Amino acid sequence: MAAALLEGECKNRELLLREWERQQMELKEQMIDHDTEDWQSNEVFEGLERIGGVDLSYIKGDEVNACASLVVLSYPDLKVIYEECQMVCLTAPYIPGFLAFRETPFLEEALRRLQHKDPSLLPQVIFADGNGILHHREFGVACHLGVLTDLPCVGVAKNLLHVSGLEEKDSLKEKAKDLQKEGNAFSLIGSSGKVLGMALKSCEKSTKPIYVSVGHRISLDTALRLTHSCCKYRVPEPIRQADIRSREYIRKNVNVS
DNA sequence: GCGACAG
DNA sequence: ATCTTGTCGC
Repeated sequence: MAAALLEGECKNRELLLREWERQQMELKEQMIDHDTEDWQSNEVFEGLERIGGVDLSYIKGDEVNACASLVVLSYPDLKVIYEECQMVCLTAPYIPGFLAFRETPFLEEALRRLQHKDPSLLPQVIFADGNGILHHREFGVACHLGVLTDLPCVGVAKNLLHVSGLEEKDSLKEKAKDLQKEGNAFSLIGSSGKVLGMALKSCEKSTKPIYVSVGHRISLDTALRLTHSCCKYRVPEPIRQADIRSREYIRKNVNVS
């Protein structure tokens, strides 16, 4: 009896993952992996004025509540010109390869709220905390959010997601040691030989690289240059500010219980 | 078979 | 992701 229930649970989970994979492949048809905006083609991103950053912060041992944040920074100043934090109820667990199903709904909602409140503040490109095509099926959270909003989107992960076909972890660690100067980077190549992303030494101080990949409506080259130009510290400022603000929001509004 | 695995 | 202060170093 219990065994049958467990078996059923596993089967349901398996079916859910297959369904999620199907959705990823379907949305992927709309993904654009090259530059589509005028500001992307010039060396200093002339015409780019607003960059968005999104993030979710979690609560220790709370599987339901979290805080979703959206910030918009001016460019090239990188000053916060819009900020919103919103408590949300999580519906999906974290499963590597399916992060978008856990976070994207709330990020999309935040962008739609901004669109409604003040369209003139909508970002021209979004930085997402996680990967773009550096992903098992080449459709990570940055692609997912990009396609749903149809905004240019860059994926930046602080840790490497192990995708089959990628080089061994040790080999990549060796290459990371060779990154001498900020801006130095090396390609992350998938099994097909395709470049899925870049490991970037984002600022002079950092030892550990960040992993940049295409989300939507941007080329890898542009994504890398833009990411580098947004780094005062290791993590690009839009993501860093979203992270700081959502964590602070939780600290002030949840911990007081 | 076991371990690894964005947030 | 989160639990966590100080501390060693440029």
